[in-house]
Amino acid sequence: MSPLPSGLLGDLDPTSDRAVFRQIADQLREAIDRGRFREGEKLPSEAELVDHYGVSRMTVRNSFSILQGEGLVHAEHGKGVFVRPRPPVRRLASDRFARRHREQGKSAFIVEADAAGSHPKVDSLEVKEEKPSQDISTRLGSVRRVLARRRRYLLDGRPVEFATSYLPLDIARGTPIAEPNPGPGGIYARLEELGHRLDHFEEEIRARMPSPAEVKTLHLASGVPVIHLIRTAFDTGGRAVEVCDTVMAADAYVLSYQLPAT
Amino acid sequence: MSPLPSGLLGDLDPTSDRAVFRQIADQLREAIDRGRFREGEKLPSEAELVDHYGVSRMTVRNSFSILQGEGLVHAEHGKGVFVRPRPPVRRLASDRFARRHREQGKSAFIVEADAAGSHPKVDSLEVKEEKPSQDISTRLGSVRRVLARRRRYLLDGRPVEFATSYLPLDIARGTPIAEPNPGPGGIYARLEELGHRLDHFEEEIRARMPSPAEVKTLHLASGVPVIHLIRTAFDTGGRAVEVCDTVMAADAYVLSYQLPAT
DNA sequence: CAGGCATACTCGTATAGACGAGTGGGCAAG
DNA sequence: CTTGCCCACTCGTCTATACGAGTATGCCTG
Repeated sequence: MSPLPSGLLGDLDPTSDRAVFRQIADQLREAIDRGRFREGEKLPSEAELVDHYGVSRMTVRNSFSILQGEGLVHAEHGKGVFVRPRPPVRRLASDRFARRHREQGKSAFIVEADAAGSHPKVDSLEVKEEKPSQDISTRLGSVRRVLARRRRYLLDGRPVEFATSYLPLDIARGTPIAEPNPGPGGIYARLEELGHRLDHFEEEIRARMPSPAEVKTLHLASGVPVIHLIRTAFDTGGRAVEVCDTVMAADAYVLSYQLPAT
Repeated sequence: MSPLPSGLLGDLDPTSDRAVFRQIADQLREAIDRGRFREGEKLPSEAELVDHYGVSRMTVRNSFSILQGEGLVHAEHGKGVFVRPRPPVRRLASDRFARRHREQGKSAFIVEADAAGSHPKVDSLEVKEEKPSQDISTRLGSVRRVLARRRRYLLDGRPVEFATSYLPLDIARGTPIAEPNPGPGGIYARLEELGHRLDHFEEEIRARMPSPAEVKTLHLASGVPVIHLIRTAFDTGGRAVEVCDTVMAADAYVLSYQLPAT
């Protein structure tokens, strides 16, 4: 195994209070930030860093685990540790549910992704009646049973978002909303046809680390948070007619809102 | 050292493909989710888990590091590992910059926190002229120099948010905006007095893991992401008159937006 | 030439041990 | 009683070693 090119990474400072594995992580982070390692590029192997710094393997692995936690790198078994590429982000504008966008036959997700040159896909479609959680029930005005529409969105094969819509059963049962494909304009178009003219939406946004189930569903690398968005749709009568609970891979999204100054 | 109460945590499954440290993390996570360990409560010590499961200490530590990465627990040197309490969250409504909220003498942050019974504080105040980053310059319409206003917000002694406002120098220089305390209603009130009547705001929201500097500034525990919000204020002439770059501790915030359905 | 296997290199998991440093309680000296 | 020290317990850091499992490459065999 050949040694690292000199100058690529510095030396350790034995007089420093900073732990050795942190110093190594600092040097790797800086090298990445400075572009010495580019996106997708392989970092030196554990063995190479062991030789370079004269430390044990666990110390090097400790450094890598810091960078993984920061979302900077990811390890591939049998291959190496790589600088995590920044995936293309999907921009969600606050007017994406405006009535004028609701005329096409295809869903907003498909239209938008096609326009951006990506290959969109929707899978894990599930539509069923169920008992809502306390939180969902409250948001919908204490309903006992709801129609739940679950689906997962993928871009170019990568899962980016998992969403569940909840609708009061008295609104949705027996309508196209209860079908896997609700038709052109989506469920919001159907709700308006059913007499629930939409007035406004409320969106709540949180960010947190994913649960193990979310890591699995969204194929999340370590160090990638999720954005948790809960949208409630209100009709002109002030009734909450839908709650949509969405979990998004945070590295795949930028949310954009336009707000009046009045 | 007395053994753990039996039944608190299960046994390992040696036939499972799942790594031992993951099985231990799973059991601890489940115990936390089920409320067997409450918020702020101490988990069994590393030594106790070593005895209970008959594994080495590094394996137990590995389990803890998983839970730390998920933001579920945090370790305190010399004390133990504790279930991370969910701090009270601050709710940011989308109308928080509406003109009607701009009449009071105190800043929105102070007013809001007082109302919630928290003890707010603002520190690290810095106001200076500087050369903007490429991104900030673009957002402000290719200005060469800006006034930067930096401040950190704390609730009950805990830093929760770090924000920098950038304003074109030709607007802000020599005005109260360039003073540490811009006066009642904040800089938006001053901008309007200067003839820049505000028309609308654009907000961009991202979530990601914090940089080491952000960890330090916001005293973030590991496993806590940040919400990165960039707000641009436009006057009625369509000019971008301010860009505010805000980094928030994600576990301290819920953002809330109200959107028209039209 | 095509296919399969050996091999070297990669990271993943786990053990055992050592010392350091922060915390808190109890005991002993004043 | 108060002060200060010691000690037990906690997590933090680091070493050394071992084996497993995924990947890629090149050589050998058919």
